[in-house]
Amino acid sequence: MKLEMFKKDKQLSILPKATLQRFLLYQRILAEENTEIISSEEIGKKLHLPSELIRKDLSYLQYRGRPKIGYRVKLLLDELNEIFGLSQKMKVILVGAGHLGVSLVNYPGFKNYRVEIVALFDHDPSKVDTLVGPLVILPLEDMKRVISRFKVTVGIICVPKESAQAVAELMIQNGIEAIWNFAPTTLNLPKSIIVKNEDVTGGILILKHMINKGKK
Amino acid sequence: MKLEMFKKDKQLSILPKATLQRFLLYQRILAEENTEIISSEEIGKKLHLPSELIRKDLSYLQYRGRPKIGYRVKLLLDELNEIFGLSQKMKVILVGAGHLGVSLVNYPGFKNYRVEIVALFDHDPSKVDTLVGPLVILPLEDMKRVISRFKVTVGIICVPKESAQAVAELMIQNGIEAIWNFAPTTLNLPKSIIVKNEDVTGGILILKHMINKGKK
DNA sequence: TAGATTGTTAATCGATTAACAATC
DNA sequence: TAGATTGTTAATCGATTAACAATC
Repeated sequence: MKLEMFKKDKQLSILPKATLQRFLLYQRILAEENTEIISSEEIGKKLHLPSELIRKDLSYLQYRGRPKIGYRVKLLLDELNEIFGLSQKMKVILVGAGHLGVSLVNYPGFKNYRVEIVALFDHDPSKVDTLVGPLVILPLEDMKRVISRFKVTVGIICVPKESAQAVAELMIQNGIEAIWNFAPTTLNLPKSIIVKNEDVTGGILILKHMINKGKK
Repeated sequence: MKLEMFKKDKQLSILPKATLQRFLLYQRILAEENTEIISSEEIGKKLHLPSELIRKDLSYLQYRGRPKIGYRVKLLLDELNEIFGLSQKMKVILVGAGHLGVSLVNYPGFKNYRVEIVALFDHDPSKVDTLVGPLVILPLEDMKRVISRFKVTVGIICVPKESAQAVAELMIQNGIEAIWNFAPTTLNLPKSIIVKNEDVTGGILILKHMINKGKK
């Protein structure tokens, strides 16, 4: 009896990383779906994934599909949205007003994700006080004030790799608890800090490798 | 005898995906390393990975380290560079002159990767003929000419998801063989085309999930 | 009822970790 | 030689695929 409860508990809390990653894909296509019902076969077709895998993944959710019918798009989407915290607003700051930083500030999709970039910082005095979309670029000295004023918990790093570590440390000093890091470097931070690294440019090397391998 | 040869063959050709992904990280830190010798322990420290995993990964390479000594940085790096095709030039085109596209055009790291963006295209007539870094934005009609003129085999897609499929098809019609796709959508293309999807913005949802899970 | 689809359990495959032999 | 480090094989862990039962 005790053992079974433990097992159930475990099943609820353990979500395979690969599954979570695919949940992003499911969320994406379900958000665009305009039928009421969808089958695992249809989802698989859209994403080039086997339907068995879709069903296995979806079995980690509480909502169950109905045999012979399929899954109700809305209920599936609601639960995925909940997993990704789409019902809670999240305020973030961004450091580094280069092209990548600016492209993120202007990215319209964050609104749907309920992510709001409340301030944009840059080290370069010539950029400070200029406008990027709706934001004025601020100097790093203002970070502490902004973080406590807006209760920001997440920081985005879009600076060159040389300054990424220092920026991360500054963020943490000022109360940031999670970092979305676009600098191509491994940050050395306390284990309590959540870090998600986004390696944007390295992918072209994987592509180069795939091309060469294919040609052999 | 035959079986063993087959086995060896297999070992040479099969590189686990996870290992290839980490090879990117090894390449990155080795390129910045200025000592002559490095140990698996040191590599592991820099990347927060166990040294056993590093050694296992490196055992897929031809070059062997020396017990009690370590690995010669230069020889390791040479072989990783070879795997990622860093000795061959690759010409690519990019479609979509929004902020992300521009940030890629201006990214200085591609030079080291021996990747050259030879042309930048955009659908918007008001952008055509304007300058982005060293490039003039071209209309899509020029794509065919540019691809055959420069012998381009790779295309980068930085357009909104609505037009990504059409742009991909146009690229393929004009001779492109591999696509680096930054649009958050799954492209439907012939199996012969190599596609690498780069999901830049979805990562914030994974971060949101990690934050919520941690708080529970 | 028969057929279609979900959902679960078992089997397989792939990746990581552990143990330890090889060797400089 | 002793100690440190690589490299390989076996064990474990995690993810995917296969088989099939459940059910609408």
